[in-house]
Amino acid sequence: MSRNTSLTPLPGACAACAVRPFALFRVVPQARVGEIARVRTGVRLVRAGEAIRDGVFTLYAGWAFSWTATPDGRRQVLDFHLPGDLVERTEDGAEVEALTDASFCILSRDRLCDFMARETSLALSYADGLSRDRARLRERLTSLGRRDAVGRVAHLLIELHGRLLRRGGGDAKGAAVPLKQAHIADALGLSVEHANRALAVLRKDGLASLQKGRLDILDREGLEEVAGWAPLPAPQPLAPRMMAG
Amino acid sequence: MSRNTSLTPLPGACAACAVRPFALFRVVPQARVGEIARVRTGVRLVRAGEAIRDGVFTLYAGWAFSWTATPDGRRQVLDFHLPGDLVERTEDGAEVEALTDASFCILSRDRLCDFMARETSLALSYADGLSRDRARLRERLTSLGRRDAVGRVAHLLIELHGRLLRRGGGDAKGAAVPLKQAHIADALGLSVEHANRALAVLRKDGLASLQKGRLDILDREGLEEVAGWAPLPAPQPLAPRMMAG
DNA sequence: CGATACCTTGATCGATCTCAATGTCGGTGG
DNA sequence: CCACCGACATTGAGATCGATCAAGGTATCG
Repeated sequence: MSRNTSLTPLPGACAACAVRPFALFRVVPQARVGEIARVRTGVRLVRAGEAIRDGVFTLYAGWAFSWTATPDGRRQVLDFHLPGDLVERTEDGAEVEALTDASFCILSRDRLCDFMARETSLALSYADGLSRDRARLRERLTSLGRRDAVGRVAHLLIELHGRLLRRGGGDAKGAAVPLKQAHIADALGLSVEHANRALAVLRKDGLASLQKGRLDILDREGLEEVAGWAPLPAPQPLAPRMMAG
Repeated sequence: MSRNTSLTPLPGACAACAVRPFALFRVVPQARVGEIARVRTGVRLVRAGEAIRDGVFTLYAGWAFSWTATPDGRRQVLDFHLPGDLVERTEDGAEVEALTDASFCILSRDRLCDFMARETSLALSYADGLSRDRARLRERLTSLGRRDAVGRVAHLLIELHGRLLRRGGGDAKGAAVPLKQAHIADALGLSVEHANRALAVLRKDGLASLQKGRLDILDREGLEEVAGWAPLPAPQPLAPRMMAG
C-alpha cells in the first residue's frame, strides 16, 4: 500500500473542478455542469513514466507529454501537457506519457461529440484548443528551424513559464517545472549534453535556471533577448526578399 | 490588360466547386449549398509572391504558404497551403503569401461561426482541418528535430505528394510542385545551398527529382526509406459526416 | 544582350553530435 | 553508518553535418 498512495489528487466533482477555468469545459455554465459527468467515463492516476493509452482525457494534476519514436530509435517530444489540457491520443503512432505522477478525467469520444453537437460553444472551445496546439507547434517549429540551442531552450522556458502563469502556477520569478534535461533535448532536437550546455549558459549569464524541478526566471528581458522573442514587429525593409514570381 | 489576365481560374458557384470535396464545406449537402454563399464575402486573385491579408479564406487554385520572420531577418515557412485548404491568418505575426498565382474565396469569420453554430458537422469539419494541420506540424517538427537534411527533404516530398494525390493532382509517378528550393530550405530549417545538395542526392540516387515545378517520384520505396517514413493510417476525424438533409 | 531569378558547386568554418568520463545525490541493503 | 547503486547532471575532445562565403552556371525576359 505504501506505494499505492500518492500526493497527487484525483479529480473530484466537476462543479468544483480547479482546472475547469482553463479546460475544454470552461464554457459550460455552472447550471449545466452535470452534463459533463456523462462525458467523463472515469478518472485515473498514473505514475511518472507510465504510458497513457486512454483516447481522450483532460489532465487534472501533473504533467504529461506526447512523443513519437524516430526510425533510428530516438524520440521526438511533440508537446508538453499541463493541468487543464485536453489530450487526444492520435492514431499516428504518437504516444502519451506521464512526465510526473498525474491524474486525469477520461472522456468518451462519442459522448463528447454529442455534447459538442448540442453545445456549439463547446465545439468552439475544442477548436480553440486545437488552434492553440497549432500555434505552439508553429513556435516550436520556428525554434528548431531557425534558433540555436541556447535560443531554443530560452524560448521553451519562456513558453512554459507563460503557460503556467496563465493557469495560476508560479509567479513572475519562476515556477515548478519538473522537466529533465532529456525532455528538453528531445523536444528541441538536441542531444542531452548540448541541452545541458545551453542551460549552463543561461544560468551563467544570469538569465534563467532550471534545477531540481524549479524554473527561476532571473532576467526576463535578457531571456527574451536570447530567445529571439520579438515583442515588437521587427523592421522589415531589409529582410531578404523572397522570390517574386 | 495583358498582365492582368491570368490562366488561374477564379472560384465560381459553390454548387459546382471543384475543390469542395476536399474543403471545409465538403460536409454541406448539395441541397444546402446556397447557404455557403452567405459565408463567402468575395473572391480574389493574387500573383505569386503577393501577401494575402484576408483573415479566413479557402484556397481555390494555386499554392500559398504561411511563414514567420525570425529576429535575425530570416524566415521560417510554417506550412504550405494547397487548393481546398482553409487558411486563417492568425494574429501572431505569421504571414500568408501566394506561392504561385492563386485564387481563393474570402470568408466572413462571423458568418462562418454562425453557420458552424447551426451545423455541428461543419464545426467538426473545421476541427478536423485543425487536427490535420496539427498532425502535419508534428511530422515536420519530428523532421527538424531528428532527421538529417536528405531525410527532411524526402519526407516533405512524400508528404506533398500524398496531399496532392488525395485531391486528385498528379499520380503515383509524380505531380506538379511549384516549390523553389528556397521554400524547401525555409520550411526545413536548411540553407538554400544545403537544400540543393539534398535534392541532388535524391536525384543522383534515383529516388526523386524536383525540377522546373515538377516532382517525380522515381523510387517510392527507397524514398520512404531515407525519409524514415512510417506509413500512417488516415487520421480519424472526430466525426465529420455529411450533414443530414 | 544584359538583367534577373534561380540553381549548382567548392572551400572553409562552426555549432552540435558522439563518445567517454566524472560528479552528485538520494535511496537501499548490509 | 557505510558502501553501493541508479538516475541524472556535467565536462572534455574529437568527429560531422550543415552554414556561410564565394563563384559560376542556366534560363527567361524585356
